[in-house]
Amino acid sequence: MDYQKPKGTADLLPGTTGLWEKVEANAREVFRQFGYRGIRTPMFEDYRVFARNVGDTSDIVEKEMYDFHDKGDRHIALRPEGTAGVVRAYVENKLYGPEYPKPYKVYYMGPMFRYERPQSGRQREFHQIGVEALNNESPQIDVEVIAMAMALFRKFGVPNVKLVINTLGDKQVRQDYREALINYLKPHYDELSADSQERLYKNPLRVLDSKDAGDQKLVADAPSILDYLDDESQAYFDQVQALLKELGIDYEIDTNMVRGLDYYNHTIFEIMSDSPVFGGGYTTVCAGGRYNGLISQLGGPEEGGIGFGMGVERLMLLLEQENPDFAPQDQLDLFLASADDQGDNLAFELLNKVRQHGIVADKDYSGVKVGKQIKEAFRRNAKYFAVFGDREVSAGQFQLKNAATKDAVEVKVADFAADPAKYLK
RNA sequence: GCGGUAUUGGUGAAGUUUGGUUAACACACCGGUUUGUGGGUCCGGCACGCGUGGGUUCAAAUCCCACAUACCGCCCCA
Repeated sequence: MDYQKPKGTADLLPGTTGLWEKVEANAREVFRQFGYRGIRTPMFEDYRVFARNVGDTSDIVEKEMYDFHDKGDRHIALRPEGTAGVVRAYVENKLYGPEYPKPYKVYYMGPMFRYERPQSGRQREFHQIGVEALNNESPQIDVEVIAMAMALFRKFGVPNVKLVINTLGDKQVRQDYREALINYLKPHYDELSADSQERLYKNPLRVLDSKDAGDQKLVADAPSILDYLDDESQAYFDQVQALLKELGIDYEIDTNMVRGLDYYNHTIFEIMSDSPVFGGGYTTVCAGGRYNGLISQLGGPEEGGIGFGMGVERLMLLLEQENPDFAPQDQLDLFLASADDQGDNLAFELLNKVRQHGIVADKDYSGVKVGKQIKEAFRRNAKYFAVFGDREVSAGQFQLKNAATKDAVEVKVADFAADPAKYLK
């Protein structure tokens, strides 16, 4: 093997791309219904777009950023997530201007990059389908975004997923809660796991979702962020919940749910699956939340936004396990075989004509024996096949055979070319 | 970034413990199975090489080292 793909990347080959394309097409359809339009931003940005806004102390920036200096000595980072770049584009193009809709709703799909150790469902180059609703602050939009994410999973035929929500409050709430948490955990410092001891001052909220059993026991009695919400944050969270109930969307509240990215506040949510493909426990397939303050941080107006990102690789794993029939089947309407050169020419011409009628058709190009060609028709999953040789050329008609029923009908070449769909039921 | 397991044809793999020269078996594929028609049967073909590079040895897929990649756990996360 002379060359192999870079660590943590994947080749998506025909056979799986059909499924990817169907997922993307379905997502676009749902997004369009909800009034979202596509946006395509660069796959790399100035390092600071992510570093400053995703959060200097987040792991994504500290160790997972796929960054480098280009030939002009610009510090470049491959985008680790979609939101920061979209918000940058939103601000740079002044899409907050009075002539644009508010909220400004966009969706994107494409590769993201994180420099980390690959595992199943976790790569260095991976794909996200995401949306952002920019320049608004309304529980209705929060719930619309959540409802849309849930609608996607329904569309994909994997409804057995769980919606988990939480609120992080505003800046002040987070600060108060952070302090309270540190004060609670400090006396137990020696009982904490080594990882959590480190987290305590850097990002105490992270202690909350530690996998260490001892940590979990301590955390169980820790103060909840819900007790530190101010009236406004509480009211907002209450409204979001009321609207979710109104739409009949089931959810759980997990007050220990946190975010690796610093820009989140108020509503955050995750859609999780406990499908066996992910091993034990729940794995997040879609994560989103509100980020008031991010737009102004990037130089735009003091307005909020909310969005989510869905991990496509994880979705694919889920889909293959939970709804394998979703994958489109490769199928031909018609496959043409030929017995000799005359017939082959006729088959080639006929192929061209039926394709113009929108028929999905192919022929043999190898010139192998007729029997082999017919086997190829089956291999290609053709609904119908036909053999062409000098007999068909001189008679001006041929046998059209149904692969499944083995029925054969004599058809005039000219009639077939005029309206092939009539014969390919 | 830390710890562990693995890597043998197109595919699934046996063989690695006990180094010894036909790398088993199966699937797929290719050719044939007598004139131009069905997924079948039967016959035949298909790794001069065991992730890459070194080393030990009379001899290495098998032992040792390094590197690469994949997977699992941690960190973290989509």
